[in-house]
Amino acid sequence: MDWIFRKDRPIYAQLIEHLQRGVLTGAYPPGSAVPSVRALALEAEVNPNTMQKALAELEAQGLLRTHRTAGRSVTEDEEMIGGLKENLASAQVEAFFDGMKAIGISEDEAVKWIREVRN
Amino acid sequence: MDWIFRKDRPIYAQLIEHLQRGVLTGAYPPGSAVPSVRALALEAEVNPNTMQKALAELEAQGLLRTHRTAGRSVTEDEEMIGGLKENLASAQVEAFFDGMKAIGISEDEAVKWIREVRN
DNA sequence: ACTATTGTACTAAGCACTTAATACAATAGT
DNA sequence: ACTATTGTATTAAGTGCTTAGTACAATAGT
Repeated sequence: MDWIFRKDRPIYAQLIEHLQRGVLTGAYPPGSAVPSVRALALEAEVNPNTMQKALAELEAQGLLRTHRTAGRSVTEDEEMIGGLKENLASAQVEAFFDGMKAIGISEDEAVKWIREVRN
Repeated sequence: MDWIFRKDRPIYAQLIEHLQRGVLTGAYPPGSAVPSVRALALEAEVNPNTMQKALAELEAQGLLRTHRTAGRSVTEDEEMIGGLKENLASAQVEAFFDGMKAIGISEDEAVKWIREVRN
């Protein structure tokens, strides 16, 4: 993986998405080990605490598990992964419709926009 | 209108959306006058500068025009309003697809999600 | 038992942004 | 010409968040 960050958004948030995507797409398979905080921090050229914050968040979401001194691993609960994925997707959809409403576009029209952009 | 703000987001941003929606939906018709900075600030119970910032942004977008000491008015250029609306809508759509990709969902699947939520 | 490696907690510095206070500039309207 | 009202500029205070530095705690592995 290549760790590239934009300046306009917090690093830890981008770390979360980066790792999240890794898990949700299967790049980090269920049950597989995750490098240590310091190792990841070194790799991403980021302060260990920043990486720690990202990992803690992923853990709170249930994607990762910690084994104290034996490092972290991806959860083996594939249903959880799938479930979280659905939650996040659902949130995305709602945010989209809300955003469209904020500029005076109804749901019906919003759906048309989706289609238009795809074509 | 009722001015209600959440704490988790900057007030000026919410002001922008509020007013933006007013214009884009036609509540503030093209060419119509807009209350003064201070009047709006008083109405929304907000510091004048905060309102000023929001109005300045809307002006930068082209939605509003300023007449120096004769207050502001909504632009008469309806094409501009429509154009801006399209730009914002387009941005919303892109943000949606990007967000979905970030959690490992392709465009095809994203479209399915749109349909599912609607049903 | 030791030790290196793991995750974690605490603190502080830096930073950017939001909001507010205040003063200024210009002019419509009388 | 005057004056109240308009938008604007400048400055500062507050605030929260991000990041970093440092020290601590626990244990797997030898």
